[in-house]
Amino acid sequence: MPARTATRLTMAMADCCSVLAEPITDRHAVELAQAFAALADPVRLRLFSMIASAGTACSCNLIEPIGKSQPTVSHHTKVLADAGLITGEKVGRWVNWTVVLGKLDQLRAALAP
Amino acid sequence: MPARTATRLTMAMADCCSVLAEPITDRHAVELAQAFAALADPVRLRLFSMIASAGTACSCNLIEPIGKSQPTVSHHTKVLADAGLITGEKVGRWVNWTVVLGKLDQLRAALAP
DNA sequence: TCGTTAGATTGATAGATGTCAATACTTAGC
DNA sequence: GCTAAGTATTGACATCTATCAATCTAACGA
Repeated sequence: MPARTATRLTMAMADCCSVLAEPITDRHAVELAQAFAALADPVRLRLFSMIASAGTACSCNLIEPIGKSQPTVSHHTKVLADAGLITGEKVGRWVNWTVVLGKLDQLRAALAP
Repeated sequence: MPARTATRLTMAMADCCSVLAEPITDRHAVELAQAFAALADPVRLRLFSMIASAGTACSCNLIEPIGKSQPTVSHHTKVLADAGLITGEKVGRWVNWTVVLGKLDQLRAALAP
């Protein structure tokens, strides 16, 4: 579902590696900031961590432990997905969320010395 | 100047490593989110990148290339410093900013598989 | 087909945030 | 002490965001 956005960010971000090496471009800064913004919320970080450690998870299993309303969880999964950090596969009535490891690699690379 | 804040966050964050391994605690999520929030702005990312690649930089050398007002730059350096990502040493009339590599290590570790 | 369930969308609201002008603070040099 | 220069702080404003109630959509089961 967030395939286009994730792909676009992925390709655009591939033109650089570490933020520490040289001053990043304005475009790169905007893209990286969007990715970090997705991780800049405690609820999203917990959702992300729950999905990652579970390997896969549907939204219905996240609502109760996260302690937020269903629309709020849906909003946060959308933000994470738009940032390319998770991807959702709809199977039947529910959505299986999984983390996108490649995106994490990019973020780690951006912070690498 | 931001020594207390940085140290507190550093110690509290040391009680965990990767977000992917197991569901993170609420406290850990709040701390990590604060750190990522500091990187979730294009202007701050560019400031951070400029300081890092220069090794050290004073605010006076950041204002013109970043294209923002002096109070805005001061605000952003404060946010980065409060997050423990940079540290400032006042020498004479100006402040020398440098990146805190240990903080970056923590963030990379949090995103490590 | 109908009721149920999982998820998304919309609308509204309170709070956070980025920005700048104006001002205050601090230090160096005279 | 006075003035100038580098930073920090305050106040104001516009924008963004997290949240929930209500509603809508889609898919399964009886």
